Amino acid sequence: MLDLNRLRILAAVARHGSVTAAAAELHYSQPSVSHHLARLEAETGAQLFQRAGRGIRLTEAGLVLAERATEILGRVESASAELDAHVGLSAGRVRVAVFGSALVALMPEVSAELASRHPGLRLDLVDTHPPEAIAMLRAGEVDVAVVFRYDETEPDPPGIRLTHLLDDPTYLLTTDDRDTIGQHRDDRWVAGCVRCRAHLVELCDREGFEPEVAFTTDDMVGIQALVASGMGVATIPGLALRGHRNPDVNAHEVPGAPRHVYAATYGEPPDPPPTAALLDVLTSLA
Amino acid sequence: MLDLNRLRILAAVARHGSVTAAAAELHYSQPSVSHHLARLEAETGAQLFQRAGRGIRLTEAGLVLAERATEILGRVESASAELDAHVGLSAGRVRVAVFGSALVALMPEVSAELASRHPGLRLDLVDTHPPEAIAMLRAGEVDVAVVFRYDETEPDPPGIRLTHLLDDPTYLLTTDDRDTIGQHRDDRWVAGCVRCRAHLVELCDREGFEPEVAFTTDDMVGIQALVASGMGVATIPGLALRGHRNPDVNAHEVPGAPRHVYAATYGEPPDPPPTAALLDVLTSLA
DNA sequence: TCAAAAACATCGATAGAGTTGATGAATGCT
DNA sequence: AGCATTCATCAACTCTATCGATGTTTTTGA
Repeated sequence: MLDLNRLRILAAVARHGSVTAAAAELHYSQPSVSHHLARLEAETGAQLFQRAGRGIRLTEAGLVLAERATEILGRVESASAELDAHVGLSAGRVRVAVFGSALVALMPEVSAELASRHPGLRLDLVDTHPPEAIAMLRAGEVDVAVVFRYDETEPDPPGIRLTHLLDDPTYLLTTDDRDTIGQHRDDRWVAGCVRCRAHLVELCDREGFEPEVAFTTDDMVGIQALVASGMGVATIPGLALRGHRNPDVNAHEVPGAPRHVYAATYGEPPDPPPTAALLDVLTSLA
Repeated sequence: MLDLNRLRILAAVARHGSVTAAAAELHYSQPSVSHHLARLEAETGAQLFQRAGRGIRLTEAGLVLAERATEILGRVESASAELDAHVGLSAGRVRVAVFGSALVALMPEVSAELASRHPGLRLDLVDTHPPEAIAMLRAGEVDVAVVFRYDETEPDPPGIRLTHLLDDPTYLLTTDDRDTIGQHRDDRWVAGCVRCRAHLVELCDREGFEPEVAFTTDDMVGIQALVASGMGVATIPGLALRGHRNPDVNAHEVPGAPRHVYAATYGEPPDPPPTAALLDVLTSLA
């Protein structure tokens, strides 16, 4: 395999038509350049040079190789520059899996902030529930997963690093002024996704009753509409209210029942620069 | 400056997604590959990898660089192949400066033979008198000069290597049967180029007279036509008669007055392969 | 739950390549 | 003829690359 250094030396010799001049340009000693040329000839098995008078002259083969060498060196140079752009975060990409309500409530400003801090850094988003988000993280399909859990004491998923972003309060949605869960033990309930439903059941359990769930839907706008129409009451995360707030329902914060939101990453620290940049923005905005 | 070996290793790791597999493909030990990757990261200053589970994963920057590396390696490969083609003489070029009569008498078969031995090897010809041919050789404008001299004892031009090709007999052109120069001491003469004219003068001097030169022309066809028309007699090189032979003139060989024809090369041996190939053909055909 | 296997990083030793300064040979200019 | 320039060769030193052995972490299988 050819050596880039030798090709660079060859190109310099071809440019200057002289070993000494090439050595001066590359800050090498003259014998070093001479040696490299000899090695290059031996390695390629081709005759590249010929002594002519007190100088040397490139053969046809030498000229051809020098030309190719110049092209190749240019490519290497440009690859190097491209890489520098990535280091400086003026290029690159972060792929993020986010759960629905955080997507609408958080990501617009995150995206704007990221774009202003690092123009050229691309942000790809996927709307995914936490378990699938973690799976995608493991599979390398995303770099960051924004996930939540209600129970802070449950163990971190193995191999995953969690960065706490915010505690999202839970709100009770009603059409009247009864602002605690216990006051609605005899009402019908509207529940959200599997995890939110499990959370609801646990909250009710604290008050000593089991809720009668009349409707189940993932759609946060739908939940509010159902409550507004008098179909029942519901609990809903605060982030969901940031995205859409139905004026016909009353929202009362349920104390001591926050949803914990995290940014999850996979792989050993340090994080790749694009990932680290996104985490910075997430923690500063949350 | 990036190192080709490291880029090749990076590309292999990107292909296999594993250090161990890449090491196996490249016939390296695993620690060696690991070390190279670490050096590559340090040299570029970019984070290219991240440990993930029991394997490693390339970052965005690493993937980009691996892609560029593949392109670059392809270029190097193709340059290497191109060079091999030159070594095998299936490509390349020989530039030759030839004097007129050798051009028409010798070069057609030389060209054909060269093409059959080395298809793809290009032959460029320039019609030049010997002094200019030598100058072009020195200047690197041609690789070989086909030249002649009458006086074998004159020193070789400095720095030039001469390979003897053939001795070209001189012929006396007349319209009658007087077949020696001495018999034409009172006739008028037609002379060729400067060197041929000097040679003619010397031949006559051996016979003890100075020729009366009535016409001078470089054109070998013209010389024969002038002689045929009775304007005078002439001496002409054998090679010139090979190219064109006027049926109305008689040609008598002048013994002991051959023109010596050489292939001249410049620079230290060994000659570049294309040059050597042409010399082979020249010596075998002459 | 525990043990074995797999994958990568680190360490120490050795062989090889690269670099330099000095010297020699050949060429071209004055 | 003498001198300056240019490139090749040589010997010595420094640095890098490579390998095998070892340690650490993760994953898989019993």
